[in-house]
Amino acid sequence: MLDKSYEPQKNESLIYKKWEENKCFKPHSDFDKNFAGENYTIIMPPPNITGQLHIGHALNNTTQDFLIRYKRMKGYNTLWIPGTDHASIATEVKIIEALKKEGLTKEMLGREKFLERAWLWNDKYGGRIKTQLKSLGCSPDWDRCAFTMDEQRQKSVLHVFKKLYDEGYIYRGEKLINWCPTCKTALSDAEVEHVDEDSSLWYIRYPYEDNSGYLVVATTRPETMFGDVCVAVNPEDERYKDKIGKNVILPIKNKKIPIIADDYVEKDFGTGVVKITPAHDFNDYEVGKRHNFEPIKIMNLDGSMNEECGKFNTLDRYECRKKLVEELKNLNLIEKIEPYRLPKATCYRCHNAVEPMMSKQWFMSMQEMANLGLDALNNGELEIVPNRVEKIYTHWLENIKDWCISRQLWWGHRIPAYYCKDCGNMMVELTKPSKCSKCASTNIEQDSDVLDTWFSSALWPFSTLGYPDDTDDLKKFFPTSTLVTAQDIIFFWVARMVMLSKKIMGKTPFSKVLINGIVRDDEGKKMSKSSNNGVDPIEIIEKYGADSLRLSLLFGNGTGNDFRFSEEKILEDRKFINKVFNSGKFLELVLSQTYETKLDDTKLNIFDKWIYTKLDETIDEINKLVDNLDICQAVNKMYSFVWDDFCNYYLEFTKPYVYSDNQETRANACAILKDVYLNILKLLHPIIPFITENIYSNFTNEMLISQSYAKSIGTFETESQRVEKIISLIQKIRETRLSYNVAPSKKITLVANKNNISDKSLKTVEEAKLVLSKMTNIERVDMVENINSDCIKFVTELGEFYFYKNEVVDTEKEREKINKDIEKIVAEIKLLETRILNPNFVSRAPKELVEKDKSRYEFLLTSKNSLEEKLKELN
RNA sequence: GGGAGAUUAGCGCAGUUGGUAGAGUACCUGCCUUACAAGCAGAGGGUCAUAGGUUCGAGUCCUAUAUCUCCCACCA
Repeated sequence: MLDKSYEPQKNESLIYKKWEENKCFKPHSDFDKNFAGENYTIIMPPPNITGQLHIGHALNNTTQDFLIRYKRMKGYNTLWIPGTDHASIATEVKIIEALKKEGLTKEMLGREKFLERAWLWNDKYGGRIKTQLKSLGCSPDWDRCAFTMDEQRQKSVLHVFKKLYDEGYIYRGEKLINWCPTCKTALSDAEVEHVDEDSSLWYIRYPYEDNSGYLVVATTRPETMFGDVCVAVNPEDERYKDKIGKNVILPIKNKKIPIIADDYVEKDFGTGVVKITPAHDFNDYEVGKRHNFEPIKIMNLDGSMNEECGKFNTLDRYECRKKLVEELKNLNLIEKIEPYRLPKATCYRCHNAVEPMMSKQWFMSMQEMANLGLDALNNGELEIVPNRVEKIYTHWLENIKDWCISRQLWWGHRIPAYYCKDCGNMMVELTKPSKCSKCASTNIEQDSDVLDTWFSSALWPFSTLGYPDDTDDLKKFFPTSTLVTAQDIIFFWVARMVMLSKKIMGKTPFSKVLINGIVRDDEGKKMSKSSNNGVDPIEIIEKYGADSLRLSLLFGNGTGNDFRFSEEKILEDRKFINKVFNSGKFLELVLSQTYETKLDDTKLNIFDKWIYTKLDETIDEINKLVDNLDICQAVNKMYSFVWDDFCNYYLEFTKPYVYSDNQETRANACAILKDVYLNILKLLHPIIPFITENIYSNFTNEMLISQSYAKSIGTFETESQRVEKIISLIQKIRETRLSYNVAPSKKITLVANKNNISDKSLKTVEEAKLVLSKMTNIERVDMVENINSDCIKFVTELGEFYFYKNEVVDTEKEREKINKDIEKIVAEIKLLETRILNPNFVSRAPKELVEKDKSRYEFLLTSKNSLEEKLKELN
């Protein structure tokens, strides 16, 4: 028995348990090695263990679950691999915050104890994420759940690192890198965010060596002048042409530095003179390299100045700036200070300023990798939906620089490089060497750095399948099929997965990438932890059920478009689920009033044939739409099929049969109704799995999740068209009744002219009699020889029909109505005339279209004539 | 500075090869008709941001402009 009303909270967790117990989420091939279905694999973007999932994750995972459930029912050998990400820097920041509340720092704890904390953190939050995914109804294979730091994934990381190191793609060197003085670690370019900030442009006088005046330098960072190695001008700049090669005196330091020429300098900006500080600016680094200057480091890793800065030593860089500018002013070396807005580089995790610093780090050489990534797209091995995102991907790869992969953090994959403390030899090995390969010393220490968290993420498509081991999963499920993810991690993650999969596995890791839009709150702001407008999916699920949330996320949201989340939308969409539930109640009711019989497809009436035709069309369209990853439209199709075709029409059509006095008719009609309804449950299962499973179990002993997808008996063109005509007749009768203000409860007579109606139409009306009386309150259909003025006429696609005037009356209303109708028709006629009277249209437009317009035109003309006649009669 | 997206009914949105503007919700009218008032049946409501262009025909293609949003970026 179904519940009295739809109560999601009652059943969802029980249903989920049942699925899990019956191993419904596992690929068929786990049970049947010879399973013939094509493989369909999705790897879940592993959520960070930093906290809990938000609505954006819910959207992302609902989309994946939709695809997996759909493909599973379509007979594919489906595998969805879940997992979580250790999120090195993000998690470490969180743990440090938590420690701070206890009055602790990570140094006080020490590396080992700190890592213990981190693992505890993972237990807590990783676990919570899994619970959330389960509440949402996600159906990944939990037995294959992966964590970027678990044993197998550590193994993958070690192997890839060593392989790339051995092949020369990974190297160690001292270069200018982005350094976060707050997190005290190196960052990759992708981890730096630019925020516009109000600052100043300082014009500083650098005296010429020969005391012949000043050269004025404009800078946004005066404090870096201690690291200046030269000043640069554009070689074409007439103002300074004769100064090139001369020297200026670097103020305060009183150091002689040369004036050089470099194309990099823009004549029109500032004074056209740039101070060059290679150790603390990326452009300057390049300029310095071109002109063979040794970078001079002037800052410590905590952002304070070093001994190069004389009395400013140990001052924080911003403090130093203040004092330095003061001093320069006193020395009359500041020409002017202009307000200036500049993009400030900040850390994507702690949001504090990032400093370019010279540092010894590990890098991955990216040029060749980037080409692999670009090839994947250009060869058609990879498609990104929506396509416009492909440009973002391409642009990034085309401008890529070597990837700084080492981080001065503790939580992460420790770099497998070992140093001999005696001879300084470096070894990269899978396990710690027992002695130095050069001097045989046993005094060996591992590199203390860990890898960028995105290094392990980049291996996800094959690490989750068991790489480097030669596993069955890897052979069977790699490359995967569809990746569903968000736009903001295209660089961090998607591009790197493509590159490394191609490099390591020789294949593009997935053929399609579906990019979800951003989830916004009901005011249109991006949902994020920092703006504190995030919504916990669990809260919504507890209130409205997981199905309601899922439907709301998938319904009415264009592919890749941003999505505005609101509880109101859930309330609106939830009505659909209620509708599905209630139609199930109806089926239950009628089944209880008859004996059960098998579906006999020789006993289909025209209405049955119509609904099967509609079902067939719907399934076909959904198929195409899902293949194009247009889930929004697919859900739309399901929605209107279920609500409009099935609930509004078919259920009414079939009522005379399921309530028939003839027991056999009843039983047959019920069998058909049941079949159609169960197909609807199959259709909807990927969107709203819980309720459909719940209802399905009420009617069968099987589990819906494991059924094959909806399938129609077939398409019945002629019958279907006849029913379409009946529907338009019904609409016309309803409309006409209403326009004459006939009370809905009043039974009236439908009249047709024997001499003026085709046999076909007559037959159709005959078949529709029962339905018409039920749906339009027509008591009987009169066939008359002659129509007199006691009747009012209306035109339908089945021909002309009439009502008896004395049953509907009210001439004034009628006149109004007719005039209005004529107005409408005339407007449409005019529109059509602009086409069919246009020789260009007739000659150039497709023939079918011209024909269609012409016949429509004829129809409108006769309709208009008959209305005008009627009007005359009234007058 | 560069790039992308958005602009369609009061509201939040859909509209995939150019062919008479769509659903939901709200509002209005009438119905508690034995699945469902979280419902049913109807009605109204749109120069598809603006200006040009291509075309027999443009919400859809092209070119500008405006407003909003996002991404990228080292002009010191």
